[in-house]
Amino acid sequence: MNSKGNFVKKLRNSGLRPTKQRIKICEVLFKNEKTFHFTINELSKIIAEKIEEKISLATIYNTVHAFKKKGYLKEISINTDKSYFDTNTSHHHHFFDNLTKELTDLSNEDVEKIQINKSLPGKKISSVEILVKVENE
Amino acid sequence: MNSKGNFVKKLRNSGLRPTKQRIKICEVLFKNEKTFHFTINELSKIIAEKIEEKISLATIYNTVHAFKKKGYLKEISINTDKSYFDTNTSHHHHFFDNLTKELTDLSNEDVEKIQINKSLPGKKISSVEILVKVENE
DNA sequence: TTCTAGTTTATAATAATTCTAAAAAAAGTA
DNA sequence: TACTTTTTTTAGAATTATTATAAACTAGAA
Ligand SMILES: [Mn+2]
Ligand SMILES: [Mn+2]
Ligand SMILES: [Zn+2]
Ligand SMILES: [Zn+2]
Repeated sequence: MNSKGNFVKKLRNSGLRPTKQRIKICEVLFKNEKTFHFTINELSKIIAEKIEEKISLATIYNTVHAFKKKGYLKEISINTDKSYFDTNTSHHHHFFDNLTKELTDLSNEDVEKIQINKSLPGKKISSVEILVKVENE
Repeated sequence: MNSKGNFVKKLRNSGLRPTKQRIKICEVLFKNEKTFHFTINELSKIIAEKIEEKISLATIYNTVHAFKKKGYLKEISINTDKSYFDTNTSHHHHFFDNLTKELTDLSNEDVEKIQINKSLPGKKISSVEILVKVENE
């Protein structure tokens, strides 16, 4: 279903040239329908394992940021030393386990509608995200 | 109101020795009742300006983290290159302007009650925070 | 005052991220 | 296709935030 042809289309549609490296990264990110969260370092390790050729770290950074800009990836707001990205680009929220550093999706439906009764002059809301930190019971 | 004697008490109460440096940092953080958000670098600049003596960056890091652990400061979850801290330790939420990098408080009362209808096995919720990203209208 | 554990400091180390400039690849053109 | 132009990749350097180290210093107790 998500094969090379689709990746090329996906890239073309968003004005990105379908280079060999970008297609490889697409394979890792989008091949299976299950979405996941990752840091750049984790992604780089997965790529190193799954793909025969190596892709430079700079390219991984560049590509991930390009995908983010195009809306193919989301960046998750957590205050840690590294950035977390998400292949689930739908609007949703997160659990974060500070112990295991694990992120878990919290779907939009699992949260009652959020109503913000304040606004900032001259500004409009671009996103509203909940981060639920969890700890061991 | 918030004078040296109080800082010493505050520090003592939380098992921290009232050293010269920590009291100076307290002055910057807690002297005026108005709370604010800061990065370590901003804090370090404020200290350099307001206080005659210089305090090493390591001490600032250590002290801020000690205060955080003791609950005198909160760390805000935003994915940027630096950590944001908050002298407002009450439960509240934030607006974040990605352009100006400015954080603004969103009080608990400004947000309708958040109801999470999902839980993770063996985990309990330790905090629920909303980050509202804003952009120019 | 003396002793000791806790603290500060300068500095080095680490680690995430970005920058750079040259080489390689892709696209465009004829 | 063959040539030109544009974009991308790459290795490595640079930058920046943060943490670790280890020696000098200090607060507080005895
Ligand atoms: Mn931290
Ligand atoms: Mn980033
Ligand atoms: Zn997610
Ligand atoms: Zn705040």
